[in-house]
Amino acid sequence: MNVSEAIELLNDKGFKTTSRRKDILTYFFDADGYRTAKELMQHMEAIHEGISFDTVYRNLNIYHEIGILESTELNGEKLFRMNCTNEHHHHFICKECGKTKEIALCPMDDIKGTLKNYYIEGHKFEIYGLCPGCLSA
Amino acid sequence: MNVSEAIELLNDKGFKTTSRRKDILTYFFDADGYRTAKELMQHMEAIHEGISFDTVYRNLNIYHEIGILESTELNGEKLFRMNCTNEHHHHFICKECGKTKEIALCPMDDIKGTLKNYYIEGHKFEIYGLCPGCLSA
DNA sequence: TTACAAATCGAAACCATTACGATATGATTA
DNA sequence: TAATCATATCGTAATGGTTTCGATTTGTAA
Repeated sequence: MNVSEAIELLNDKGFKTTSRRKDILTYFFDADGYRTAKELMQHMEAIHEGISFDTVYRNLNIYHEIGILESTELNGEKLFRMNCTNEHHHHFICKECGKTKEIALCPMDDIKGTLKNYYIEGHKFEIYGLCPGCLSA
Repeated sequence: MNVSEAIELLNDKGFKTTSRRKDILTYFFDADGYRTAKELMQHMEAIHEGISFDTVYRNLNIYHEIGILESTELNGEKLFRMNCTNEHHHHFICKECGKTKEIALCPMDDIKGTLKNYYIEGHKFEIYGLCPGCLSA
């Protein structure tokens, strides 16, 4: 998803377009990987002096709710990235730079049969490590 | 792992055996599934009036470090359970009662080939939902 | 350009977890 | 068994990430 698609979705849902919202979207579009609220906050403080936690966290949650961002949780901290918008898939996540690599294979396909009588609400499959770039650096 | 095996391991590592430590182990042995620090705290307060956060969290971390407990993270909270001590495997986790079902299949076996040049540090695969017991209740 | 709902600010509150000085206790040794 | 001492625990304060709130500002529809 790119920035203008995200703004369009934001408007469709009845949210206003503000400079802070645009800058948050641009940040994640450029990031191309997972980022923490803290990292976003630091970036935003540089261009909007005095920006509040409220603004950052509220917008992260809105973006996640309406599908602009996807999120995961690592070491007690939430991470966000632009939504991939394509087929169901999983991610390798670089612990150094946050960049991701899509994993097309979903283990659920092979497992559903072994969970008869269970209600499956969701699943999480993620691989952590270092990407080739960070590995050579 | 049962309580006496856990106590033996604790002693081998040079830790002392206290009534609190034994009661924590018994709690997890009986629980047969994931529990939060809060749930443990509530249980412990009933049998050791005035028990401190320090005691609960410190022992959870010690138990996790030496492999008595395994842990995961859900909604910003850590969950702990007795270590299964057998082959590498994953879990279905019941969101209602915390009970788990082992999933023998590990998706990493099929995926390692697609991550040449990546350093793989770890992975997480978990399935969430309701177990048959909670489903019928 | 007005009007008003929605967004933002600044700061406090919240929740899970960690840390710390003082005291108590398990286990080793005499 | 009693003395010793490192370790465990208590009571409480601090921390880190996140959420919430009243007051003010700002998009946007009329």
